[in-house]
Amino acid sequence: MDSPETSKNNVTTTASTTTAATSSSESPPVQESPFFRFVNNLSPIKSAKASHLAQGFLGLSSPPLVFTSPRINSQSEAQFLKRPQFSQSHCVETSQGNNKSESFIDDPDISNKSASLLPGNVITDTQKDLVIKNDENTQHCSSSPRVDEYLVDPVDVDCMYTTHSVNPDVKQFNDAVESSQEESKDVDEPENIEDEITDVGGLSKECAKSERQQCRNSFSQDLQEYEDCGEMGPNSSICAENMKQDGSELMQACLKPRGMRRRCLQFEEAASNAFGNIKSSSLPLNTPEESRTSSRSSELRDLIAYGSKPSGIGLHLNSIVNAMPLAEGCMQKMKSVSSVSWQKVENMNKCLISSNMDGQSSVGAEDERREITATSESPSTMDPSNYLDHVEHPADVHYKRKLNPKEAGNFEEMSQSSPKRKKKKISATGEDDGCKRCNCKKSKCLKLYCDCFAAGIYCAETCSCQGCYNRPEYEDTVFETRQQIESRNPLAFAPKIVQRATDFPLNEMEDVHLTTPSSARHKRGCNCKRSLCLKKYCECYQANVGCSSACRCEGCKNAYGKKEDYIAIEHAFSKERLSGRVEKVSDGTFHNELEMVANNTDLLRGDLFDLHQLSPLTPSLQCSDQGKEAAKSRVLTGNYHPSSGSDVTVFTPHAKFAECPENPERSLVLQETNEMVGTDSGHWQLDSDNVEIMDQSSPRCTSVSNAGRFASMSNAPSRTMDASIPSKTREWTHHPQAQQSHGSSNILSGGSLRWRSSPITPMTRLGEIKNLECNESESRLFDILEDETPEVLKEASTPRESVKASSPNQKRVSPPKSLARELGSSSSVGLRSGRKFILKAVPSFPPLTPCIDSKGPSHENSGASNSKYSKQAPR
DNA sequence: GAGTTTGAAACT
DNA sequence: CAGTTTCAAACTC
Repeated sequence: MDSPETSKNNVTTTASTTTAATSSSESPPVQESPFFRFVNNLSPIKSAKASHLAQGFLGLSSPPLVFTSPRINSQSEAQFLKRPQFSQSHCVETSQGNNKSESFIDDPDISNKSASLLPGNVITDTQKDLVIKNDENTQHCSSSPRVDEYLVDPVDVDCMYTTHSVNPDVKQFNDAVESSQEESKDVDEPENIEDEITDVGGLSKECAKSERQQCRNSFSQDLQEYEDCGEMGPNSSICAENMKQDGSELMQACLKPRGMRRRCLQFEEAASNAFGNIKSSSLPLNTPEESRTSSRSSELRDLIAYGSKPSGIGLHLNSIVNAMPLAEGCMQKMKSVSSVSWQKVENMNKCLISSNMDGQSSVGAEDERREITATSESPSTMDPSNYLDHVEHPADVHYKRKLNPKEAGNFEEMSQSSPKRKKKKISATGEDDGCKRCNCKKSKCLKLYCDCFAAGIYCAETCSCQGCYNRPEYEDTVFETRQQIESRNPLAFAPKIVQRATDFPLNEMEDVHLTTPSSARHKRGCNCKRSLCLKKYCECYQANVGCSSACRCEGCKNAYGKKEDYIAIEHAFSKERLSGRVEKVSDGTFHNELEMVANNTDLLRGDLFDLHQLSPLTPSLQCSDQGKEAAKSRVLTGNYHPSSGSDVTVFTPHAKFAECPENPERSLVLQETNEMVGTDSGHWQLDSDNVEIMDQSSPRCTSVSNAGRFASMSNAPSRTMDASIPSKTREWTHHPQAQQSHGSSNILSGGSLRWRSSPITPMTRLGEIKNLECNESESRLFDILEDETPEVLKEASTPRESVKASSPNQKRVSPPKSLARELGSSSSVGLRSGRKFILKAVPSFPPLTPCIDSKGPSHENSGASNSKYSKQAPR
């Protein structure tokens, strides 16, 4: 901190002088750096920004320092974790060191502020600079209307998150351009700024496109990754430029620090991202920085491992519900994703996380698709325009929010005062592209009343909440609150909709009734009395799932499945199962039974894929029947098309989860991460939970599931997660890791395979999925059972399966092994049965990628839901 | 946009 | 565990 001040002084004194000179004085190397050259070459617009940047720099040492010290990252990372949402605004400016000096003079106060804001961590000059810049940016924004400027479209914010992953560069450029133009005005005219911003943004966009594209081309995928981590981070811009020229560690460092995404209550994501980035970057920064990171970083990790995830990802209805519609998009995404690196996947996940709430960002979904595909191919391909549109400036929001917590009231006022932004893209439904918005007034967004909070995400600018504490600034408060709520109800943040193992084999389903309720069900069920489960008042209906026996609704007419029908089907199905070996299995979870059935029916082998494929479809089908979503889901499923097409449609309910909502990408991604992992992980969780914790109903499950999700998300990430994941997650990770790795591999696997595998995967665990993919032959199952599951899983799995993950209360009925033996074609089968069971559950197409993943949450939930099932399931 | 309805969440 | 209150979304006008 000290250094920054000094630097500020220097800067201020030298402000008149060229930045280069100042920088040189402080850090000669910087001047020489290619970065400066690049900056110099930049368009005139830069200058304006530069001035702007200068403000940011005021406190900071010369920009060149930044280049010099890679360490910055560490701190930035730490901050990062805590404050996912930094504004990206001034980053560009900072990158343009030349101009900066000039601007510094403008706001010495700001610099001071920024300095004050800086975390207590001691930072090298360069680091300080970076950090300070970031902070300054944020502060500036908060203090001034600038934030608005950066906010192109509140709605887009979500998209931006997604987009960020793809091309942060664009944002940066845009921001820079905008900032340059607007800088002079920003402070004085906050209100006007917004309007201007939009206009300016458009202009700047056009102007900057060429440059952006160029820059883009230069940027490596790494940048993208970084972007993912820090959508906002002003650093991002800097980093981007730096990356271009130097591609040096600095870039990486800068990138890392980027703030977490706005909404990442699920710190996991942010953390995962950060970690993932670190890995990907392979920069040395990672470990040391992490170690350095303040207690907060550790806290964040804890959060990540712990509660954040559980609550976060796909658990919530929001994500689930929304995810449904865009199955197609998800599919495509999945495909694209397959090609895309895991990092991209993570990005998507991040996006999803943010979008979980809504899952509706249809536009965003498409954009994301494009982005993904484009990114997979090459970042350069991306259209800057898209970026611009999507790119948000979370920083803006955060800036505002970064204001003192005490200022929450003000904060509220601000948020309210600027309804324009929020309203700009807010849909009538209150959902942005993909992200939900809340309108909390009394809960401070710290209760489950708040959709954002319930979804494990931070409130966004688009939210109309008052006195919101669900913001990165109040991370601690949020975390504490979450813990409290979880202490009351460990599953409070668990996905409300669980994909119960109930996925009935198609055959059986057919036998019973096409109307069979999808496997996906609301964990707690609804309690509707007047809405007849035909309105969104009904959580089941809202989630596009049918009512189940868990529901206490009156006069249920849920279009997605009536409670009565569900019960009837369930009953019939259970009978069939019971007739078979299933009874022996007493383990009990519905899943097990189903699996058992499947095994008996030979579905697993011959039709295994089909089943898997179908299974995912099946859930959606119901929906499809009644709703649009179902249709979409079908589309997705169509790819897989299991043996029985018709049936598929029937069963689809899961698809909803797995499927992407309108914003499939985000939601999907999230879901994928969650669910992919989740579905798999969900089962995993169950297994893992059972393994590690038989008892737990507790939060651990959620955390575990989450962790699993992450791991599954990406191969590399999985590793990162392991390392990065806090203790809690780690516990669970042990088992999952292998799985995770598998899962990731699956995801990465070729698109075609993926799809297939994906369907399988859902059923099976990630590892299993791999096997399946590798071995398409019937033997796959066996292989999977044996090969896939890590020993731990195998052992654990059998018992686990017996135990219902979701239901803490539930106890092991019997060891699965015995059952498996009985079942079986072979003893292996017995084990398999458990696994097989998993396979069934998998139905969602986890491999497919994000979309499929959506199911994951259901799976996770499944644990909880399982309990219900167990109750319901006749045995 | 304001007011009402609805049901989940929180509280007792 | 049940009843009541609080809350915010969904819905209606």
